[in-house]
Amino acid sequence: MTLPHPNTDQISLPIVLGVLGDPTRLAIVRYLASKEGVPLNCSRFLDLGSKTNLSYHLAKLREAGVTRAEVVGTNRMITLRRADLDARFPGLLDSVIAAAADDAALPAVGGHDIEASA
Amino acid sequence: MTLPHPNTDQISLPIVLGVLGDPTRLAIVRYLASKEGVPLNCSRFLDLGSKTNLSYHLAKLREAGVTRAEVVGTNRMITLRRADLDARFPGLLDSVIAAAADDAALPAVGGHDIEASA
DNA sequence: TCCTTAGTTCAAAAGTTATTGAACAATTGG
DNA sequence: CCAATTGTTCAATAACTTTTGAACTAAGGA
Repeated sequence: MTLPHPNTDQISLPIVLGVLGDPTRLAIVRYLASKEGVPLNCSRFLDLGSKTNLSYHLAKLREAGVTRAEVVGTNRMITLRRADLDARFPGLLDSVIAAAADDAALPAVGGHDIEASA
Repeated sequence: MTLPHPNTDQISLPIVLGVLGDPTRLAIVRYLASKEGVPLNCSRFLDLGSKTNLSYHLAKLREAGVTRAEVVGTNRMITLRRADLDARFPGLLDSVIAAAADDAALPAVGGHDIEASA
């Protein structure tokens, strides 16, 4: 029940760039970066598209090596593969995230934060 | 006889990333970076595809704001828009070029250097 | 067990991008 | 003017990508 991920040395520059060249996926990466450390499940991104469509985009990100998906019960916990990307393409992720942070044209992941239920 | 270019603030992150997510275009950018300052005409890239196909890829790069094409006689002199890209997306181009420099999977622009004819 | 929640898979449709060749335009040199 | 050089445009096709809905799987809770 583990999903396929490329290992670090298999991550390809054109594939990563191509995958990030999509507003939906860039919005996902931007949101993941803003919540770094916190593992988020897929339904967090439902603002960005249908369940099916997100499954598609999240698979693209995972197959490119940009994210990692860990199966936890019926959930897939999604994290950015920051260390791997930094090792393979130093500075790339940082500059992409910094640029994406200011990009008003990107769709936003809404703020239905459940956190702090105490 | 000037070709259309976006101005700096019109350059879009997802479009730039998408355009760079293609091995042919990444190879063009890598080569331009390696010859920075030297304006190169389109036929420099003929190793990477047919004349028509290069016209297509070079137009994509230009329309995305990655390159500038200046008309000089029957030539289009192509340069990287490094200052504009650095202003808009600090660090992005550097990290892409550094990563592309080591990428053996990218096609190469051959070495038919004419230079130093003196 | 049955129901719900979370997400995937499949096939179809729609849309986009890449590649090709033939025809075209513009400039330069003879 | 004529021919060569440089690159574009156009239309066709091929190849991919995105989006959709319906059907499905797998785990967890009542």
